Amino acid sequence: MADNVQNQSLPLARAIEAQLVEDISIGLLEPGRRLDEAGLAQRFGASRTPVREALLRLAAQGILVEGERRGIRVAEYTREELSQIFEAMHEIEIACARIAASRLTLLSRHEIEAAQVECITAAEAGDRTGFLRANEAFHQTIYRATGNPFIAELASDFRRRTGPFRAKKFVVKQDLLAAAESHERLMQDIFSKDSTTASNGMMSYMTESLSKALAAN
Amino acid sequence: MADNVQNQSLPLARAIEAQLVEDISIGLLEPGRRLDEAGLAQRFGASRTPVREALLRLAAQGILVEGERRGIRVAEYTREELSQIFEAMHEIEIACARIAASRLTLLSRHEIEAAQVECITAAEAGDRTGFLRANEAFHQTIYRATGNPFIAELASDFRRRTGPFRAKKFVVKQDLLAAAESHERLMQDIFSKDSTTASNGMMSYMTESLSKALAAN
DNA sequence: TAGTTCTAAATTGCATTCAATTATGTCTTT
DNA sequence: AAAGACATAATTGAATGCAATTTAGAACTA
Repeated sequence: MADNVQNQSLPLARAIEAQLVEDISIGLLEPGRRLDEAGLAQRFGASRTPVREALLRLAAQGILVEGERRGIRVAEYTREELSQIFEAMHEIEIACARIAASRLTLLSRHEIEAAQVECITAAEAGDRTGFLRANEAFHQTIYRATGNPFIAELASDFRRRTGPFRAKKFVVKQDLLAAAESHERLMQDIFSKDSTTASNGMMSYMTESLSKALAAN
Repeated sequence: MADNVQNQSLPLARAIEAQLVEDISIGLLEPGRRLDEAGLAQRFGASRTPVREALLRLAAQGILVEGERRGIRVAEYTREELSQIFEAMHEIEIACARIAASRLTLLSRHEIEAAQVECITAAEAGDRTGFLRANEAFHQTIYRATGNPFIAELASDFRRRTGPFRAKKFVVKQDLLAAAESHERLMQDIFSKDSTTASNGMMSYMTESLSKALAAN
């Protein structure tokens, strides 16, 4: 039975790509899982060609990796690699915070605050899925606040790649509330409009995030 | 007449991808140039399938961009965008220099020095192509010296994307020599093993690089 | 002559087919 | 029973074919 890929007249390949990203981010396709073209083609009710295209795009983004020998897999990382990838993300996030702080507009500020409200609401309700989505939006607003779409895209890419590993940090309601509180501190640092304060704030935020992610993986 | 894509038993699609990157970086395929699958297929003596795959990969890397309606083109940027993309690259390069300095090994140091010797040799010979290649290698060794393959990959990606624009800076022999001298200063800052010195050094290096690139584009 | 519409060519997205390489499983041989 | 070799199945890389959409051009009209 073919999955109903939401067809908003999107090219088939793009729709499949989006669905795979979704599947990976929610953990349905776990890291290390091998994806075969024929199987996916059947699942999506399409031929191998658009599936292949989707896999290629995802591989180019680092979400999938092409194995040494044969087959393409959902990226999985050793603890060493995980630490490295978080270090890279760390650098970018810090740059985002610093730039966003230095260019903060009233609009960006409102957007960040609004996103944080969503996070708190979801955290207090213990709504894990809702929180993950809101958390995502929160960080995206910070990226946009840099006013630099290239940096924002970069940060988003890392977020996609690390999604499955970060998600494991959030198990109980307490985890969500703790994350929301971290947001609060980070927000104030960015709103200070001081580059150093903002980058230091993001630095401690990311350090905390990394240690939690390493503990959970 | 089919180009002789250096066939080291590489998959055809990868060989085509590599050749296109080369063509773009040396300016043979200028920004904004539209690439059609059939034409490239004929040029490479292959079918459209591997060409398509190569284009897809390059598009995912941001080297090519898919137009709104039809056609895939070599990425071209407005001055505004160019400044933004250089800002992003700037951030990453600074992080690389800082990390490389803090983790510098004897081996990395030798590699960087050796690469710089190549740069000087090419610059003094007025060998533009040779210099571009050596310059590339010089920066790659710094990336590798971070010990973090993810950051190194990131930096490489930006280098590929900005290649055509940076290349325009190098017109006469004097440009090459000036760049080699900048390398010298940057190297010493990194070899100081002091994070702050290294990142400040890279910061001024990149600022200089950006202003030259903007002047040339 | 400028604008509009219709037709033909070009280009792309997807499907299908073919070929080649790698994995799997069985059968032998010791 | 273990190890190796061979045969067969699975999977990917590449080619070809086809349909649909977009662009370009020509012819026609105002």
